[in-house]
Amino acid sequence: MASATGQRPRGAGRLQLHGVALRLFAQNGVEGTSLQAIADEMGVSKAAVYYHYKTKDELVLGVLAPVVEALEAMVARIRTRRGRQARLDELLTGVVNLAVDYHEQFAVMLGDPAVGALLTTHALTQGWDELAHLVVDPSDPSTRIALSLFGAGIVGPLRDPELSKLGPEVLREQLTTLGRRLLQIRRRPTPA
Amino acid sequence: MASATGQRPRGAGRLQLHGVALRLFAQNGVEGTSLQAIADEMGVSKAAVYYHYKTKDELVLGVLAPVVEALEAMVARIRTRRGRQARLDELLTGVVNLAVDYHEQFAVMLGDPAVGALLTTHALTQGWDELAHLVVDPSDPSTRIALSLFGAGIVGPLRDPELSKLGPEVLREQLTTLGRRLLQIRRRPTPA
DNA sequence: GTCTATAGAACGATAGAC
DNA sequence: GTCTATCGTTCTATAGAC
Repeated sequence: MASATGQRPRGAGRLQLHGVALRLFAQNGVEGTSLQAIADEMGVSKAAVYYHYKTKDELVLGVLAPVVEALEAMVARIRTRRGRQARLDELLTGVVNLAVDYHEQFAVMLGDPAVGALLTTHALTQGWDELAHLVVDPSDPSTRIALSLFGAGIVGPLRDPELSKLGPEVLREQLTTLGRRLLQIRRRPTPA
Repeated sequence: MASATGQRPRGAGRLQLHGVALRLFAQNGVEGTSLQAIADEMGVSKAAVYYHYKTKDELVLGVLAPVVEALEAMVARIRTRRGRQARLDELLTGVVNLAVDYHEQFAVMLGDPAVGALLTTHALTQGWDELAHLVVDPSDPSTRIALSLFGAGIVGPLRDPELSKLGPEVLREQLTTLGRRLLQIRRRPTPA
């Protein structure tokens, strides 16, 4: 694990690569997944994987790029909101939608220690603490704890195979309800 | 990663070993922590570590043994309770206490994919699904989702350095409150 | 875009001296 | 209980042919 410039791949087989790599990363962790294992799963050689990405770090960032971009877009959307309650509501629905739509990427990004080390230089990591202070009252540890609990816990039900069988619509609704209950948000504010 | 018989170490330096290994496991993951790194951190050689444990797998299980035993004791305690509500309440307070008292072990055990692979043979893993059906109504996905969310999320605030500064008593109380809110438990039932 | 072959480093684990 | 030295394997990554 060294540097990572975020260069994007050029081929079309990159979609299959992203899919296979993401599945293995989510299952065995980033450090527990060798490029050899990815290549074997794809039925190609290790060198073929290196054609798409120069290093393993860049592969990881490439796989996670969609959710990172979506997360940045969400943060930007929150900044346009005025008032903590409106921001908190936007954060809640945004996180739920992201977690449901990208639940494997989400789990790898939040849960894998190797990814944390990779993203320390990334702008997103610095913006996270700032976001927390933007959304909840710093002198209110209770809400901060609730938010932290929700953010870390949301991947739990999505990982459970029996629960994820309920489908994205049900999970979206249930997680939103649980989030509102946890953060004590009564209703959605008037949009924009 | 192969077999693991759970042999306990014989020395006194094992406490320091457990401490150092646990800290590195929590920080960089199990697969991201080499025995060389542990040895360096302790100021000894790699072979000195192998004196305490024959394999890395056994070291991991040795480090996690206290929380695994505490978890098994908690499960046994839940079985003695009658009625879902009483069991759910026992589970809530038990998990909160375990997570606060063993928060690093808890995070490693639940979050690290390598540990999951190690514990598949363990009796605890099989008992978990049974426990879920014992505590919540199988036809009530909402509570199951809430429980899964809480179990996965509880390590979030405990990992946050700014939140863990609040101290174990505050965290215990806050997490219990949030758990009751999430699971909609009104009050503690009469004990035993 | 994929292959074979391989370099170079790090890993888990062992042997044997002290 | 700790050391040095080493074995065999696996890993990331590269070179060069097709």
